[in-house]
Amino acid sequence: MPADAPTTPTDETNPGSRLLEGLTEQQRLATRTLEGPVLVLAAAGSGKTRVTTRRIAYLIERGEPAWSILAVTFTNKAAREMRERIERTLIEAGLASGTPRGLICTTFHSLCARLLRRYADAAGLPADYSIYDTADQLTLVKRVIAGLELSTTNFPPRSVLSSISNAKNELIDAEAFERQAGDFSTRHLARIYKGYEAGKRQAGAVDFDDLLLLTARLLGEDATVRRECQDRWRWLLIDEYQDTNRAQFVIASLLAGTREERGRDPNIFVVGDPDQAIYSWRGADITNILEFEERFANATVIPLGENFRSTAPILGVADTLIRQNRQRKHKDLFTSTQGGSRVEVTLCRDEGHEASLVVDWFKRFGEEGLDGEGRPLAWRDMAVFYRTNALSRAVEDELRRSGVPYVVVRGTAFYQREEVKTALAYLRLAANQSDDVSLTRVVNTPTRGIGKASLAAAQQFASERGLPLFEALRRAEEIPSVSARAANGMRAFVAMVDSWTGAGTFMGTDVAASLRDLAERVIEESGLEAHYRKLAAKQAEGEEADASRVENLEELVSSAAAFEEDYDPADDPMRFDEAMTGDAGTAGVPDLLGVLRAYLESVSLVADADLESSEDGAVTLMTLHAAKGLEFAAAAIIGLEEGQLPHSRAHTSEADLEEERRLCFVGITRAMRRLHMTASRYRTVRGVSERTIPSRFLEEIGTEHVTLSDQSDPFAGIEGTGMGAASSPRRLGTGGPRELSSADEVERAAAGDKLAAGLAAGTTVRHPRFGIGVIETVSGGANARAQVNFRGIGLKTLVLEYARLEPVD
DNA sequence: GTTGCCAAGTTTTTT
DNA sequence: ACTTGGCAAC
Repeated sequence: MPADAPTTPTDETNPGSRLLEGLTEQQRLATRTLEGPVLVLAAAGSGKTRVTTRRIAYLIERGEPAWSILAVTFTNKAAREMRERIERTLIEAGLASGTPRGLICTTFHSLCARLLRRYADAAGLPADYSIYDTADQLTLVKRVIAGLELSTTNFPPRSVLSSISNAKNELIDAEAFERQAGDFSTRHLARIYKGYEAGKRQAGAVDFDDLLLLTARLLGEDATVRRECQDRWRWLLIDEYQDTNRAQFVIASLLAGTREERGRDPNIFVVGDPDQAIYSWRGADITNILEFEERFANATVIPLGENFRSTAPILGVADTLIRQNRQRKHKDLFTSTQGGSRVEVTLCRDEGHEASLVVDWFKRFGEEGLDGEGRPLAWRDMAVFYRTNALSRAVEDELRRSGVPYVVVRGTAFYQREEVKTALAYLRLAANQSDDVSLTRVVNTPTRGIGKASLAAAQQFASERGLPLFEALRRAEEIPSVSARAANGMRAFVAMVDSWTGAGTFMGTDVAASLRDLAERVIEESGLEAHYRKLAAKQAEGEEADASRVENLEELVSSAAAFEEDYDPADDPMRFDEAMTGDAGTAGVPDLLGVLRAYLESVSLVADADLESSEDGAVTLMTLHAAKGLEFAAAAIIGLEEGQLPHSRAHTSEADLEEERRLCFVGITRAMRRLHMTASRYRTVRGVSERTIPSRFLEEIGTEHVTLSDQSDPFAGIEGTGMGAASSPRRLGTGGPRELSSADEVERAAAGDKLAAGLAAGTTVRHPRFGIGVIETVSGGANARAQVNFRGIGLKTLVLEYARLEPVD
């Protein structure tokens, strides 16, 4: 600690702290206003993470114990980013050599998972509860719908789940839902909701939304628990506050406490930017920002407006775009930096062209650096953003071809692989034998003679007696309609799982010695590995061997082993007493069950596989949602097309459209020095190449800071309307495509002629849908058409501009 | 009970 | 395109 640092926590000025150096007046205010509720309205790039991390360091510098600080974010990436920044700040300030023990910096979901684990009794949960992911939820809800003899046509499982999820985000449980259910369909929904809840309870499982709902309920109803949490956490910080939903707001409120409970105004510090609210589809509620001042009296509101991240042109583009949002409190984005390259907008032919263009752009920076500085830019300083994960494909291919290292941030992909999920289901069953969903998944994978019929009998046997399915299998002989063969299979299965876990005791000589050992035994003794190996070998006879599944299983073992390596139960900041007294407790002897639970929790909640990285890192590919909170020297946003960004699913309301615009805004403001936005004239979606029209956002960014380049081959068609103009008349808000289509008519006529010239009568052509045909007649001009006689289909008249006929020999 | 084939639905974004 | 589910054949 610096010698001149005052140590009294009540000293508000602390003029000597190095932690306040290099901050603007407003940033300094946000950093050192420690007491009472604080709401920071931080524009993009205004240093909000900087302020948050300095604030935490400042608290620590002033002698506040690390365990009394709770920092909550919305996504795992944000949490990790903040942990790293805190660590760096503390080290730089000479306050710590790492993340101080007991400091919690995590996501809402993860925090709740830990709280529910700690207070499982009070929450009415088993300590070994499982967390169901979307696929598990789907399985269960389907089972419930079938059990209620309802049809999945009237009640599509996905939309049922989304109704349930929405309800939970509003803290409406099954009973409350039923009470307010009016019409026929909603009453049935309520029944499904109840059945779904019962299924989870029976399995000792919770879903993602339960983590929040149950925690909110726990804190609200159990005064002892609430008291304990409030006593421990005196300093509450919430990042990305604009993305919190109702449940999260309630949790934050309860953790903060009231003035009556605390005897003073709670120290709750929230940072948010309404312009970056992009999670309304998950129930995020912007009114949480507005309500902050109501809920917390005497709140200090601090605006952070100045942008320190991006060059003036990038900021200009961002500002011009976001001004189109009507439901917005106006706010000026400004920077005091001068100069900077214009934002590049390029129209490409197709996704392959787009990808190579972007990769070439990166390679130039990799060689020459930015703006001809000569100092090469590291790969890690470059990123590609896109609206949907599917768009990464072409860019990945191109990067691989060019030998440019890259990482795709694709949340859960690895853990959602079939083989990985199955292996994890085995592990979950080992951790929690009541987990019927996991059991059902693995009991006959690979096949061991326990088919649908036998399983149904066991199911019945179990539910008659209120037993977990696993117990029914254990008593296979007692189940009347189960064949000897199936009973054998069941017994062997139970014996196998028992041998891993010492029949659930995790004691005894046969029990797996470590998590790694357990994982290895699971994939081997279950026959999973052999199963996929055989499958791969079989395929190899044909053409391509798919060894990746076996590799994935091996990778899972490595991931488990790596987790185990790092795991230190004493690090668990949820161990209140140890955290608060500094007593390491039972450190060093993590029992297998403890590691296993922690591991399973981490794979359900922290699903981003964090691979990487070579010397100067790798180019990062991610969705716009994932990009929030990050920054890169050079960034490309691809797929700026109607239907993609804004996404077609978000076309319905003005509010949705504005969220898409904010999403685009988030992407733009990630770029520090160079920004490239691309649209592709054709894009292959689900196997078929489709015409696109450039995103309205490309018009809305204006022309002042932009260099527009149309590299789409006029031969492949010109600015057209296709689906766009027809399906969205006058396009919401800003009118038609002006800049891009001013020369439209002339160009269209010329291009039509050109298209027609290439396709004389008698030419054989291929059409993506109709196949091979011969041209009979052709016309030119703006709406050039051709009559084509297709094999087996007959005569069709096609508009050349859209038809994409390819001449063939 | 198991395997293999065809039809259908799926895809926004994250925990 | 790509996976999942249902159904018929083995």
